[in-house]
Amino acid sequence: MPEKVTIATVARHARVSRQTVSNVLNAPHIVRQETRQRVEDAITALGYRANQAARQMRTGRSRLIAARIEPTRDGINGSVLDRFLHGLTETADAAGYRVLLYTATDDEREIATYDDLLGTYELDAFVLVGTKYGDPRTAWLAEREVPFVTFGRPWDALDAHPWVDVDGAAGTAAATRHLLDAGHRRIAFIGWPTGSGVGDDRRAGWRDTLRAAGVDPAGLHRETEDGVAEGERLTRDLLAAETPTAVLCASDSLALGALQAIRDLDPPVSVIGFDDTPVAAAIGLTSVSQPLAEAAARCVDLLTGVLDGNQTPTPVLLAPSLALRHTA
Amino acid sequence: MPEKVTIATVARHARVSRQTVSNVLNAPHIVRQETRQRVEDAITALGYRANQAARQMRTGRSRLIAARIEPTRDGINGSVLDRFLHGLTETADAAGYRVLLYTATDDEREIATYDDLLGTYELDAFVLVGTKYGDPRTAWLAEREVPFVTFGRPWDALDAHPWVDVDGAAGTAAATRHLLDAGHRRIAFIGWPTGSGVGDDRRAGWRDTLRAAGVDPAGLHRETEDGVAEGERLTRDLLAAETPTAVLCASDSLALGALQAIRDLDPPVSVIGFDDTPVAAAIGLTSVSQPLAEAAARCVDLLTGVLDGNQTPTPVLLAPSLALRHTA
DNA sequence: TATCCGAATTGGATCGTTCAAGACGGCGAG
DNA sequence: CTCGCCGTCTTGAACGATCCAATTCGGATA
Repeated sequence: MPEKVTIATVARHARVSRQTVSNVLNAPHIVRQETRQRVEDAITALGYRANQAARQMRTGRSRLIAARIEPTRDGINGSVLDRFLHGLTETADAAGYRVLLYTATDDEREIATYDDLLGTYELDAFVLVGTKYGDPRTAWLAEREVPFVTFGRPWDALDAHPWVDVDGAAGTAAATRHLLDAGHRRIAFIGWPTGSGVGDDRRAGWRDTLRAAGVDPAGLHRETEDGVAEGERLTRDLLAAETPTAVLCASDSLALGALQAIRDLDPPVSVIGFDDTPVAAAIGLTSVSQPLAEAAARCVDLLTGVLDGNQTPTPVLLAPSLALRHTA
Repeated sequence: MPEKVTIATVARHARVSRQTVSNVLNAPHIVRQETRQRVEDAITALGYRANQAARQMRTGRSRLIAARIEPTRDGINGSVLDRFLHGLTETADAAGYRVLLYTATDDEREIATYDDLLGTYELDAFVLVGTKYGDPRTAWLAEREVPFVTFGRPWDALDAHPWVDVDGAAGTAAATRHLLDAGHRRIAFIGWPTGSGVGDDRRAGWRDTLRAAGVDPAGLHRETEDGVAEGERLTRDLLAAETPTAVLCASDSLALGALQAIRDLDPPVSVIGFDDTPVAAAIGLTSVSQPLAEAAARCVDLLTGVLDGNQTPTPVLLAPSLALRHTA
């Protein structure tokens, strides 16, 4: 049974005091080069690792950040969260942080979970995915001065807290331009009901780009809750009323429905989705792709900025790209 | 600024010693009813929560379990992990544990991560998703007597360690019976190359069921790496050589390819996939569905069995179900 | 040679909890 | 009446790290 290696073991082995070992770890510059080397050798020789619990008790910092894993609503869009979480775990790891998962069924329970996590584990920060108008969660966290970042901008006030987001309007704009370049004029849009920040943003990119190209978008859009069946229904509706030659959708779910509706049409109708989910890749659907790994990385950057330094972090807006496949 | 509430604060408030408060939390039966009530009232009145770091330092237990989040290989199958992780987080939470994420690109790095996590965070247990013949990870963990459970049985020796798995053979058998009942006789199977435990298991369920029904499976199967394109290629190959009336696949990816291949055929060819991914749900693909939430729950059960009690846990094999949609 | 200075190092206290051992009062048995 | 035991509660120590104040040491200066 190998005895547990503590900071005292290292100190004895390197013939210095505990404090010197601690300094090598936390403030290397104040230790003489030669001494530091001896300590570092001892650390590797013994395989010493600082006990996080003991460190946390003294410093009050856990090097733990929490992220929510959702109940896989749609599932198609669940993969966005999945990829984001993977990126988050990877980048956080590189920065010396670990990701702790939690779930909650509603805002109230989520806030109770924050309270619990902060009380028992002394979490350093939270990463929230998705925000809405008047989000009670961000208000709660901000009030208690708990560090957090959101993936998704705060739609109420852009300077409310640090955030990272993907420019949805730029994504739909790029998709619309791509269709315009291919000769399309009657480009329809299927999105979500007005009032969701994300949905309105994506619609705006399409609308503004059409207008800039001299095309009147009036009548060429429909709104609905997300879902494959809804996408199919509204596409049939659009086809009958407006004869579009291309359909741009606010999500891959909607686009999948659109594909069912335009199947076997001649001449073919182009379809573009949003999120570049595995489904899109699998069936060859052109889709707007979010740089999720980078978004996660920037979230970690912002958090470490708040936690380690004391700089005021500036929001990050990332540009999506268009994953071209054979539906457009 | 509300002062930090520690066990001493509670003790003072309830006019007992620290240890008595600790006993109320950890061994309520040795505290007199009246005293216990007074302490519990103080706890709720003050909003006390035990500091996990301090507790961990004394007991050596962190109430943290680690799970790996993978780099979303296929993406389609990534959603299986996603749903499993959600279930794990939820059940672990109910049992008083939290889930910590980690990633690793290969077995060696994964083992290094175990070492790191155990050294710095003193993790209580690991949950591994997927195992293979001669898995070095399980060997490493077992050697050091680190508690762990795998989702996926150990293909070398079934009693090597606690595990939870879904009976893949039962799933493909049910799918095959469903097709037989519908009048099909020439039921083909597209699976993975021999040698993977999971793949061989799923193939066996199909083969044995056909034989039991008096159908010779010879020639009716193909093997390939996973992927939509491969599924399409092999289905075309099968259609040309063997004229099957139904195709059963080892994954939804393969089934998606099969659907592309059989499109527009008359009479239609039935297709069934495996995993019941969101893609299957979205496009109406009949698929074998794994009870992921339950699998996660049973993993937590096994772990708490090992951690809290000292019972020897027995492996769990769960039955999948068939999600009937319109492709079969 | 004595004094001083700052860099480097040391020992002790501390974070919040649980463990080990002991104190206290009441009760039944000898 | 005294002893020992049991149930109940209290006290001091320990977990492993960091913070703080004090001390050592080498070298430069007076």
